[in-house]
Amino acid sequence: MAGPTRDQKLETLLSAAAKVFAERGYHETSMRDLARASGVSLAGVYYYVQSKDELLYLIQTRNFEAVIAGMRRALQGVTDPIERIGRFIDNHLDYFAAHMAEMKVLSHEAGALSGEYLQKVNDMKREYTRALMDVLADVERAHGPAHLNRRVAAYSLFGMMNWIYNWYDPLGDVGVEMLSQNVCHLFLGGYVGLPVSDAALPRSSAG
Amino acid sequence: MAGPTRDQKLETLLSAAAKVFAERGYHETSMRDLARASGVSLAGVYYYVQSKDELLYLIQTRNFEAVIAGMRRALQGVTDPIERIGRFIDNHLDYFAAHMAEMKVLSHEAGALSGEYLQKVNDMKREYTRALMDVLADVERAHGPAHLNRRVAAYSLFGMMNWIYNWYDPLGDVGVEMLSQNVCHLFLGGYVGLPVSDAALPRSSAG
DNA sequence: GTTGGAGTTGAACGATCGTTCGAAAGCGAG
DNA sequence: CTCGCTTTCGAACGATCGTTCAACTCCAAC
Repeated sequence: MAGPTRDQKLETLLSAAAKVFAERGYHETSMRDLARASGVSLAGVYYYVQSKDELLYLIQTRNFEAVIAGMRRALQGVTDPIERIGRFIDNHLDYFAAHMAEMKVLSHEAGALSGEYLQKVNDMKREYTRALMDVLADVERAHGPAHLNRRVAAYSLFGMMNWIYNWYDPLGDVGVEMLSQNVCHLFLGGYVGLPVSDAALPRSSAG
Repeated sequence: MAGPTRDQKLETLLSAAAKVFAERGYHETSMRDLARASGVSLAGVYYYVQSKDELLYLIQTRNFEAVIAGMRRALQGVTDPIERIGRFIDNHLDYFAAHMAEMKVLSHEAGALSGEYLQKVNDMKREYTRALMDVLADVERAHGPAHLNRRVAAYSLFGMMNWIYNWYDPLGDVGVEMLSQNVCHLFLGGYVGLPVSDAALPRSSAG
């Protein structure tokens, strides 16, 4: 029965920090709050992390990396553009709903970083946005040019999906599957001007 | 040539504060920053405002009141449910684009208030959300039940519209009219399963 | 039993925070 | 000029912030 490794303790710290950041906000949260929430002393936090900034940076990048990796996995081998969009949305909302605190910190605390940290996160953001725009381009190639500006459509979709930390409760009466299906319907119905049959919508075959 | 009245100076202070809050964030901004940005001394700020909290509260309520008032004006006399939605979206985005800093503070700094201030703002939020939900109910009465959860649809629309402070530049190549039309298309096409003719979309007849 | 590194801590550092207050400055009315 | 009221300010308050550091405990290795 070996005790928790260093990485595991860091993970625990990040998890606790994400929860507090999500509740009180990054700048409103003190390192003393984090120490209390994670069960170590104030100085102890600095054994696992170099600074408060790095703490936020680690939360953002680790989860963003997971979202991007899941997206690649979900899109792999899928050729139908409509279904690719569905998978993209599905992956995003599934991960968001399963990691509400972390994703709220990623979405809401975007401007709290600076310097190299900010640059790295912005690079990931650019990559992820590019991926969605590429899928949208695929759709237009297959179904003819949309009567919507592609960039507006992309950021509108991100708006729908990233805004949910303001209202959505994964444990409420709206399940994640319903949420995802609704967002798919809403976006696809508006972007490709056709009513989308329910059968065309993917449901997470790969958990 | 009477000097600026007290209310005008308060308005100037609120405007400067909104700009700084939007750039640096509420908690990241110090009262000394605000004093510098608005051209008065640190103590001078407190002649116009009781606290930093009240400053944020005033920015949020004054602009939210303007949005709600504009919405009532835009919906007045309009009976077609589809056009009512268009007017709702139009009003929201027009005001947002014209007051980016203030609306970013309203959207992004929602959790920074507490106590009575928070309650008042939340009341307005509930009122505004209810107004949208009512319009959506009208649409369903006229066009049959949507295949979307009404609450999900409403918050998705709010997500699209309120997320724009993360990417939209009113002076860029996407004009406010185009933005508003695109969001209308996107939402209406997805909510009522029909392609929406461009003619059905309202363009701010009442400036 | 002794050594040495990993893990943890209490106490303190200087800096900055929101807010207060007494005094001074500006200024129309008498 | 002088009074009274509004407006402005420098200076300071206590509190809290992120961070540091020397000292301590713990435990496997020798």
